[in-house]
This record gives sequence, C-alpha cells and structure tokens, in this order.
Amino acid sequence: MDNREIARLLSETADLMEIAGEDGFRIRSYRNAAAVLEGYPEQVSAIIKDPSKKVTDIPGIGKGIASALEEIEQRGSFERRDQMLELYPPTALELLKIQGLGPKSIRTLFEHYRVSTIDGLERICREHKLRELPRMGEKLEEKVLRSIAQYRQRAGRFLLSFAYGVAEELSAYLLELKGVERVTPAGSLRRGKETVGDLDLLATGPGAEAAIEKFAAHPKVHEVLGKGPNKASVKFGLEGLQVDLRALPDESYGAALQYFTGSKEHNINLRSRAQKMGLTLSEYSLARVGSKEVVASATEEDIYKALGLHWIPPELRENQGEIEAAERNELPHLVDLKHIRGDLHMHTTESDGRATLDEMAEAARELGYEYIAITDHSRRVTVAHGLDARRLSQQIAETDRLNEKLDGITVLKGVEVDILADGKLDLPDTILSRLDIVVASVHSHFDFTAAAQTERIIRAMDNRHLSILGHPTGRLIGEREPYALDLDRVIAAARERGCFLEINSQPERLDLNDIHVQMAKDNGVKLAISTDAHSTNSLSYMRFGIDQARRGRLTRSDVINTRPLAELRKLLKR
DNA sequence: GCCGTTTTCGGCCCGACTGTTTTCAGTCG
Repeated sequence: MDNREIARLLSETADLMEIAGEDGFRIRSYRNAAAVLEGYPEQVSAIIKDPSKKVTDIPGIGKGIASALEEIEQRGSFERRDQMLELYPPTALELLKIQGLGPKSIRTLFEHYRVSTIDGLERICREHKLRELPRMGEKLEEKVLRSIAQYRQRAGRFLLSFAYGVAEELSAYLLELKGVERVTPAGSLRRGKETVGDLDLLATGPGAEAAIEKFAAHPKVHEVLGKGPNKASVKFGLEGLQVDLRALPDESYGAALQYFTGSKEHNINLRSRAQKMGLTLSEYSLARVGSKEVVASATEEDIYKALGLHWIPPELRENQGEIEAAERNELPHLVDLKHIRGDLHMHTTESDGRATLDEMAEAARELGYEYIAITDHSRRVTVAHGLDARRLSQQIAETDRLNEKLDGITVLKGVEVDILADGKLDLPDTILSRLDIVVASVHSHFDFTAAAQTERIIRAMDNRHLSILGHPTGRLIGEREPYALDLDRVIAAARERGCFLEINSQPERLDLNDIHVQMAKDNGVKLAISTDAHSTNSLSYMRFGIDQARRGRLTRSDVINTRPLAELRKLLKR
C-alpha cells in the first residue's frame, strides 16, 4: 500500500474516533501522522522492509502508529480501525461531508435513529425528526437538506490532482513492460478540468496488448468492469476511480488521442465539419467517405491540419468557439508552466506551513524560480498562528538576512492578510507599507449577502497596499460552495485600482475558475498563478493553476508571475 | 498518541459564530 492510501486509512480512523468521542489529542496524532505521510518522500512500505531504517524516525510517527503501519503493511488494516468499524459503519464518514453536521451530531443521530447514510439522514430531515434531537432544530434541518443536495451533485467526481497521481502511477507501472512505448492520459484530465469523472489512458507499442493484462492485474485494481484484447476498464484504489486503458496501433494514435480527449461537444462539431468536407472522423482515423482512404491518423496535428485547422490545445476543446478561432489562426498562445518565474503565495512554519523560510526558498530555487513571496497568515487567523505586526517585522528582518546569503533567487517580503468583516485589513498600513507584496483573502463570514460580500472585498481593495486578492471566491471543491459575490464588480474594481486576482493552485480551491479567469482577462485584469503552498512538496501544485489558466485562455502576458523580477516589482507598485 | 524533557508525565495553536438554549455545545476555520 502506498503512503497516500495509508494516510487515508489513518485519517478515516481519526474521523471515526472523533464520532466515537475519543480523546482529541490522540485523534490529532492520527491526523498529523496522515498529513506527514501524504507528503513524505519515501514509501513507508520500503522503510518497513529495510532493517536499517525505522518508521519512528519520521516526525509524528511514534511507537503506537508505527505498529499500526506494520499491521497495515501486513493485512491492509489495523486493530483500532477494525474496532471503530464495528462501532460505526464506514458510511458514517460520508456524513462528515455534510455541512452543519460534525462528529457529535453524527453520533447522536446514530444513537437515536441508527442513521448512518446520506439517504437515511435525508429521510430523518424530511420527516422533521432531526429537530427532535437535543440542540438541533428547524434551521439545521434546512441547512442539512441543502447540503445533501450539493453533496449529491458533486458525488463521483475526483480532484484533478488525484487523477494526475493515478495517471502517473499507472503510466510508470505500464511502461515497465518492454514493448509499451507510450502511455498517455486523455479525457478531462488532459483537458485540465478541475475534477474528472474517470480516467482514460491510451497505450501504444508492440506490447500494448500485454499492457491490458498487466493493467487488470495491478494490485490496486479491486474490480475489473470489463476486459478484452484491446481495452480494459477497472475500479482503481480505495477511492474507486474508474480507469479505462486502451491499446492502440501506432498509426491510429493521433485519431484515438483526439477522440478520447473530447470534449464530446468539441468532437461532434469537428465530425460535422469533416462531413462537410467529404470526410469521416472516428477514433481510428480521418478518412474519405466512400473510398475509405485514410487522410490522417498518426498525430493530432495531422488530423486538425487535414480539417483546415491549427492544432487546438486540449484545454480549449469545449466547443466554445475554439474551432472557429483555429480556422482563423486566432488561437491564443497559452501560458505554460515553463513561463512561470516565481510563486507569490506560500506559508512557512511561522504560521501554518510545514517548512521553514529557508527550506521554502531552497525548494523554490531547485524548481528554477527567480523569486518567491513568503505570505504567512495574519493574526486574525488564530488557528494558523497568524502573525501580528511585531512577528511580521521580525520575519522581514529575517528575509533580508536570507536574501543576502541566497544565490539565484530573491525572496519577496509579503503576507496573506485577512480581510476583516468590515473590509479593513487585519494589519496596520505601517507594516503593510514595508512589504513587497500583500495578498489579501477572506477566511470568515462566508455567509454575507452578495452585496455585502462585494462591498467588503472592494473596500479591502481600496487599501493601496493590497496587491493580489487571494482565492477570490473561497470555494473548496467538493466541500464548500463559493461565497455569494458579484464578481463583475470585483473585477471592475480591481481594474480601476490596479489590483491583481489570484488563481490559487491548491487542487481543492482552483479559484478563480476557468470562466472567471476569462472574465478577468476580457476586462483587462491580470492574474497571479500561485500555489498557496504549505510545504515544499505543494510548490508543485503550480501545474494545476496553469491548467485552470489555460482553460481560461490566459497567455503569458496575462500572468504577472511570468515577468522578470524587475518588471514584477513595477507592476506591484500602486 | 506524539513529543520532549528538569526522563516518565504534562502539554498539545483556539477564537468566533450559530442555533440552540437560558448559559453553552457544536461547528468551523
């Protein structure tokens, strides 16, 4: 079992322990261990097998969890988890996803009504029986019903980052076979959608058919939905992501890649275009109607070219005018990961990050960045141990010292300052004025009306120290809806004031989304693509922000952190 | 359950808000 799956077992157990009402600190230990393992560079299973190493050397892993890890390695579970699952069915964990319900309420619900499923919960609410429980009432019933509806809408979708991880793991696994030359993800993953329903992989080479067998035999495949000589479809991992693998001859690789990348609407449009030209487009080839002579099939470029089009980047294939733009050679030159010169939003151990200032700077230097900005939380976010003016002032001094000894990268002084309920910023101007960059974000009062929330944010932007509005809609994919906001007004206000908007690359945030990104661009507002990293590992989230930016049609010049440092500094002055 | 130590037990980021209550538990971040 890999670290990610182990982390999942630990954090699920922690959730169940919370429902069972166990000691909070013990629960925190399990959560902490899960978080550490998720980002740990070395596989736990390898450490266990290596007699010269100890899992207890991993910070956050002591004797207790070490023995749980050994048990997991041997039999895929551990005693405490089994005990918990005897008390509460695993479906109870799903209830934690419903806003307004926490572990205590779930326990009460289970004790009174034996309810542990979403369907059961919905019935209890509809029958007005939730309000009969202690400390619950009518408003909670309504809130829960709303939340259940939202939960159902998003069920069955997986975060882009998760699908990327599975695609990489399976590609590496299949490429071990001699004769497998290429394994390429298609579908919504290739289009960079923020969530994907299933994963499509294409394999080519003389050994591609053997890859189908190897694929179905992967240790993490727990159900084979179908398998033939050229295609297999499976449920993968504990999470049950559906993965389809297709073996293809080299000569039809381009046609297949085009076909399976979609979107469906893009392909329909493309096929009707082919028809008008006396051609027919399928997953095997672009061919002449009648003679069946193949016109193009080996590469996507050949196919688009034969249809009189420039090649269209996958992120644009949504039938939103991209085919017409390709015909007129008016496709935007999309921003690319390699254009990014720095990262403008990240945290350190001073607030809720896991790495120190020095470690973050070093990791960024290894990524080849020219600059980064350190933006720890401000004091209002007490849970994150936010900085007050005094501590921020110390960090400024420390950053100055670091810059003197650092070679090849510049660390910009910054903060992620909280936008308070009234639109004021959480730190005085006297300290903000000493910074290179101020990211300002909303972390509270998500329930304001759209008018009030919009006013609040625009008032924050009135502060001339504000450089970038962080994660502007506050959504968490699969967990929390964006707050009500008049984004048109926010964008207009940003343009008038010379503020920038953020694309937050955290896989569950990714806001602004593609539509909003394009709105900003169309209204002349530039964006920053930032990772909001809380560890050195998560600096790599940049790719997800880039995907979102590309879907929003951004070019290099639309993105401020593609600029050299001197230019960026000029842009940051208001 | 982990960590760190004045080495064997005490501390572990906690404040704001909400809906339910009559004084606060539970949720959220």
